[in-house]
Amino acid sequence: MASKIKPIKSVSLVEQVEQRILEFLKENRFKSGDSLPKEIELAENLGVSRNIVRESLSRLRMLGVVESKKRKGMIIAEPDILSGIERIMDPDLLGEEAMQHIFELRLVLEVGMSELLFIRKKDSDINNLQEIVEREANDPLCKTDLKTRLAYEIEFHSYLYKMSGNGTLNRFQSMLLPVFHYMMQQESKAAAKPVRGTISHKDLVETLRVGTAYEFRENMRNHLTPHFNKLS
Amino acid sequence: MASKIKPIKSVSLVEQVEQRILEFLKENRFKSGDSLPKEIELAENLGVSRNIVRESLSRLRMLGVVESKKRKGMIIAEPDILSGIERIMDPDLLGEEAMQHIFELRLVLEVGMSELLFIRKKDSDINNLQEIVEREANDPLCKTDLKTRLAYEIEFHSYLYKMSGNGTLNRFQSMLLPVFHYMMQQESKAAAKPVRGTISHKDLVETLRVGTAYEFRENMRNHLTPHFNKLS
DNA sequence: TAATTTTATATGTAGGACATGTTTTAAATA
DNA sequence: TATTTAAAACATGTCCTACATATAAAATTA
Repeated sequence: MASKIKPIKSVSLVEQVEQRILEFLKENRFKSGDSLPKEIELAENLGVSRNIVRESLSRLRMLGVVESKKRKGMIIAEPDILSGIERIMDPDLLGEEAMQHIFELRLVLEVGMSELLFIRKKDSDINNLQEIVEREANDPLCKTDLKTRLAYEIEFHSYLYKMSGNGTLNRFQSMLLPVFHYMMQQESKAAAKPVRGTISHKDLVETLRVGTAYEFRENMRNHLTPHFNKLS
Repeated sequence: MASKIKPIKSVSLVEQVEQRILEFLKENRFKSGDSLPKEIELAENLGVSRNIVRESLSRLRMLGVVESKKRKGMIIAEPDILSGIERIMDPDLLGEEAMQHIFELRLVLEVGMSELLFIRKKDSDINNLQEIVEREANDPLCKTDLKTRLAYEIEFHSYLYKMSGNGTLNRFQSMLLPVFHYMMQQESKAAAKPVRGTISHKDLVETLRVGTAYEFRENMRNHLTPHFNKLS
C-alpha cells in the first residue's frame, strides 16, 4: 500500500472560481434562462481578475452550462453532458485503457438497450431496419470487402440507438464510432478471422418484429459474441 | 417543417483555436508526455492574443488533454472522458429530459453489464456482496425507513459496477448517483408505492455465485421492473 | 404610432506588465 | 575537482487597461 504523501489543495484559481460559480448556480436554484451577474461583478465579488472569471466561464460555456450574448450578458442554459466527451473521443487522443473501457461500454449498452427498443419501436423503424438488412444481403461487396461490411454494421447498429428514443444514448453512440472503427481495425489486423455470431442482423430484425425484449437481448448478446470473447 | 434560416459559422475565436489545437495534436500523433509549443508561440502562429490561447488551453486542461507546469511548459496527457460530465451531473443543473435519459441509461447499463460481471467476478466479490445483503436483511430500519433502504440499494448496485472491472463504467455510476437519488425521490413522492421486483438482492447474489450471465441478466431485468414500468 | 437612428453596455479580443515557481547555469565554497 | 549554493532564465499564472463588436434600449424622426 502506498503511503501517498499529500495531495494538498493546489488547484488553480480558475478551477476554484469555476467551482464557486457552479455552486452559486446550484445553491440559488438558477433556472434555464436566468441571467448571471456580469463578468466584472463576478470578478470583483470573487476578488480575482476578469481574466480568471472569463476562463472559468469559458469552461462552463463549453459544457453548455451558460450561454453568452453580446450585450445581454450571460444566461443559464441546460448543460449538455456529452459536449465535453465529444471533443476528445478520438483514438489519437485516448489511451489504450480508455479505449478498451469504451469498447466494452458499447457492448454493455447494446445488450442492455433491448427494453427501450421494445418500448419505443414503431413499425416504420422495423421497416427501415429491414431495408438496411436487405441492402446488405444484396450487396455483393459485402462478402469480400471488409470496409463495406463495416459500413452496414455501423448503419444497422446506429439505427438501433436511434430507435431507443434516448437522445443522449443516440448521440453517445455516434461519438463511439471512431473508437469502434479503431478497435475493429485492430481486431481484423490481429486475428484476420472476422468471426460472426450465429445471429445475424436479419435475425435481430425478425426478433424485433415478432419477438420479445427478452429474446432480443439474448440474440444481441449472441450477435456480439465475437467481441465478448475477446474480453478477459 | 422549419425553414431554418442559416446557422452560419459564428463560433468564437476561443472555440476555433481549441479545435485547431486539438487537430494539431491529433494530426501530429502527439503522445502522452510530449510537450506542446509554448503559449506565446501558439498565439503568434495562430495570429491571436495569448488570452485566447490561454482560454482554449484552459478548456483542454479541464478535459485532461494537457497538463501544465510552471516553467516546464505544457505536456500532453491522456484525457479523461468523464471529467467534463462530472462537473455538471447535478439535478440542479440538468434539465428534465437529460435526467430522464440518464436514468434510462442506468437501467440499460445494469442489465447489459451482466457479461462483464461474469467474466471478472472473484470469490471475494461475491462474499462482499453477500455481506451487504445480510446487513440489509438484518437491519430493522430497512422495513420502515426509505432512506436506509435507498442506502443499501446504492451500496449493492455500486458494488456491481466496481465488479465490472471497467473503471470508466464505475466512475460513471458514482456520478449517476445524485441523479438516481433525485429520480427515486420523485418516484416515492408521486406514487408512494415503492414496488419492488420479485427478484431481490439476495437472489442476484445467488445467481452471481452459481448461475450464468444469461440468468443474471434476466434477473436484473426483473429486479429493475418497477423502474422499467415507469418508462413510456 | 411606427420606423429609424443613436446611445449605452456587456461580452470579445488584444497586448503589456509583473508574480511565481522551476530548471538551468553560474558562482562560491570545501 | 567536486559539491553545495546562489543567481539567472524562462514558461506559466495573474492582473490590468484599452478597444472592438454586437445588440438591447432609448431617443429621434417621419
